[in-house]
Amino acid sequence: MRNPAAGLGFLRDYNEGLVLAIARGAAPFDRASVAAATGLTPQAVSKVLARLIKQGLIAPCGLKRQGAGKPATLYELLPTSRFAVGMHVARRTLRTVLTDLRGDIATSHVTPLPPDFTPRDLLDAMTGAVARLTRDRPQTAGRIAGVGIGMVGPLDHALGIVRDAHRLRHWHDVPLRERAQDALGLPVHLDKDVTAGVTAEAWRRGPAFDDAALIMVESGVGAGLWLDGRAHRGAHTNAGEFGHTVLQLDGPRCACGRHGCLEVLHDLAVADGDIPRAARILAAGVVNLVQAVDIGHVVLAGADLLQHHRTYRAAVTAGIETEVPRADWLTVEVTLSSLGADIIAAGAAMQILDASYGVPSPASAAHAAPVAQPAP
Amino acid sequence: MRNPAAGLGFLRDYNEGLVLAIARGAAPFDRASVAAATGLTPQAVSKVLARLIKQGLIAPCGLKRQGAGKPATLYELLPTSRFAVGMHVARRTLRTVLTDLRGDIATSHVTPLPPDFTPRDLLDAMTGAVARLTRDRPQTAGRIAGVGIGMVGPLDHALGIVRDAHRLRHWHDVPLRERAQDALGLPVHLDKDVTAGVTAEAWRRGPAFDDAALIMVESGVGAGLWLDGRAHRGAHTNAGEFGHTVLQLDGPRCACGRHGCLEVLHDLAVADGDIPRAARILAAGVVNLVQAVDIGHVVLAGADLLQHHRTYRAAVTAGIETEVPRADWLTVEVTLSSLGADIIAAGAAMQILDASYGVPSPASAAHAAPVAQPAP
DNA sequence: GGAGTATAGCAACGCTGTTGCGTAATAGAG
DNA sequence: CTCTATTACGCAACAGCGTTGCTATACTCC
Repeated sequence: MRNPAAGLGFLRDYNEGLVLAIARGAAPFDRASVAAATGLTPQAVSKVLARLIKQGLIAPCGLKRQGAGKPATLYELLPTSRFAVGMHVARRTLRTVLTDLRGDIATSHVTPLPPDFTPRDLLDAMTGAVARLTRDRPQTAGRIAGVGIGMVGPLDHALGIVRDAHRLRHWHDVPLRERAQDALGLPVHLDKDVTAGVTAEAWRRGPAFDDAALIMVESGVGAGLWLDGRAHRGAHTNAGEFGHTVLQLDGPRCACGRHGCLEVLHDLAVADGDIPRAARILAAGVVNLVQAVDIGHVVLAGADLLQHHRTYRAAVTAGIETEVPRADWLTVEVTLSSLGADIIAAGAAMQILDASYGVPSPASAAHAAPVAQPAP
Repeated sequence: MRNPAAGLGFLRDYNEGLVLAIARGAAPFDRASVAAATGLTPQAVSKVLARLIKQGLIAPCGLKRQGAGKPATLYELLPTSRFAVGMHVARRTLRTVLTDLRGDIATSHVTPLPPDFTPRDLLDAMTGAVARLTRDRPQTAGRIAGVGIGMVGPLDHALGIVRDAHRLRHWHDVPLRERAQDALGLPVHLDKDVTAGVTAEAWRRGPAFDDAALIMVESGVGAGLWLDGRAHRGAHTNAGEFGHTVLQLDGPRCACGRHGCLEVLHDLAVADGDIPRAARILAAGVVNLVQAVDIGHVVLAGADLLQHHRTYRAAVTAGIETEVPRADWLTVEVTLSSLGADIIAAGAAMQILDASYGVPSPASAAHAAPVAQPAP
């Protein structure tokens, strides 16, 4: 159903997500500030808070004295009331992280994958990783909301099918989400690595974080997009093939068939040992993206980039400052990924959190994942 | 307020928008099909339809016999129950169109603007155009939902301020929306021309139309983006500066300061009289956009493009078919603008319709424009 | 200790979509 | 023509959302 109707349940989930987003912020909060931020009446805030307390997601944590009158009750998120597992499927490794409700990483570890691994190999590694996790962390029992998987595309996020994982045989039209769901007994989300990565940034920055591009350089160049307050996946859930945008019409031929792709130019510069040139090429692509889509936040990530992060960051910042027509109202923030090598796996976990505890849209509410029951 | 709360009013408007979107489709419809398409219960559909009938937006139009049982009542949109005015502010002209609720153009005409016109000049032309419209079409009295204005950026859609209209003096930080609203006595929307244009396509194609790029070549090259079912304006409402994305890193210097922008390469080819080359350059940029953002529909528009529409369309189609890694699930539709030269003005009008009669999102519902009262 | 003030919650309410069920309108069988 | 099966559709009662009106509570200040 393309445009599902909204009922009272949507209202409840939406406003709960709104309040929970405020709770995810660093500081304890009181009812009045929630009412001011959301426009809900104080009475409605009370009801929402009562529901969240009942679910074990938040708890009172003190009083706030502010001159005359009864002191306001302060509330805080209980970050360990829910967890999510995130997995980053790379070419030779499976990285598994456990994050709490706030998006902080509780554990992170890497399992090797056999060369040219099959779906069966991957599922075995996944079940092993989850088994180890629940064994080492018994307090997560019954509190894991689901498992997110981030890997290279092309894949179909909506159907949970890997179309053709780049550079991997055995990976054509594999219904990975369904098979993982059966193997793990938990709700599973499947998404492109870069989209998962940008979700990590967005979830941690809170609901006011409206748009970002996660530029990732790691065996290929991709861009995860967060637009208008949600992940942008595109018409065929294939957005982010940023490395195969052309920067030099008469440039060298790329593996993808086009000439002068960002990726081929970038990789040639790297092969020459000329990292500054590689960085400038990437920067030119980022400026293109900023011009066409109007991005306010650029986040740099990926092993190959972070190795030379000063050079890349300087080049991107310089590119934006000198090449975008300047105006005081046109500001772009350039930062490094706050989670380093864990960002993809952590983002995959946060896609689970976002689906269950984020601010839903009417369309997403229809496919909402079932939520694990908390331990009583 | 960044993330406003949702109440019952949002629910009502959302579901009404959903049903109205079905009504906008060509054919008459019955209750059962609405229930199937939205997931609402038949009883809820009855209530929504009753509200829409009371507002004069739809009316029963017949019966549908289908074998046994009581025949179903058919309903249809009353296209002339509401109108919207759209204006396209170009460098020397003001184009004004009147559209009905379905998005069909009722009238269209062009007023010259003085060279290097001032805000006062423009407001005078606008009031004149609206006065002529209401005089010539008395049946629109009390049924005009508002006035949409599309013009070149940069401008701030949210604040309704023109930042710096390209190639126009007298246009720095002009609060055009507010001044037009005062002058015309109607709600006013201000947006970039390309964003207005893509809204025209989206409104006419219905709510299943999820994403599109309107590529416009007309004294500059821009792209209006419709992503995830709504207009994408970007972090600073400045998205669509597609003409200033670089396709040739060492190319000729562009007026914007960068080298090898799509626009400068394209315009040089046009100056050489080499339209096929110009079209191939544009196509390369479109493929970049498809790769990075994953667009499913490309719509070509703009006077300079439509003049050679066969060449441009062939080049863009060829570019997508040969340069995007092919797969049967990756399809991009390339079409010409269905409204020709009126597309920007018509789209500006449809932004008004979309705000009042479209499917709202919780965020947009908070700033919803006041709606003109229908004639009883 | 009393006055003033801000928080918090109970109870009633309005409005949404939902459910249960009765009524109307048709086609087809006898 | 009469009866039955079938489909459409609305009235009435209901559950659940945020809202409103009001009262109880707990603090500071005088």
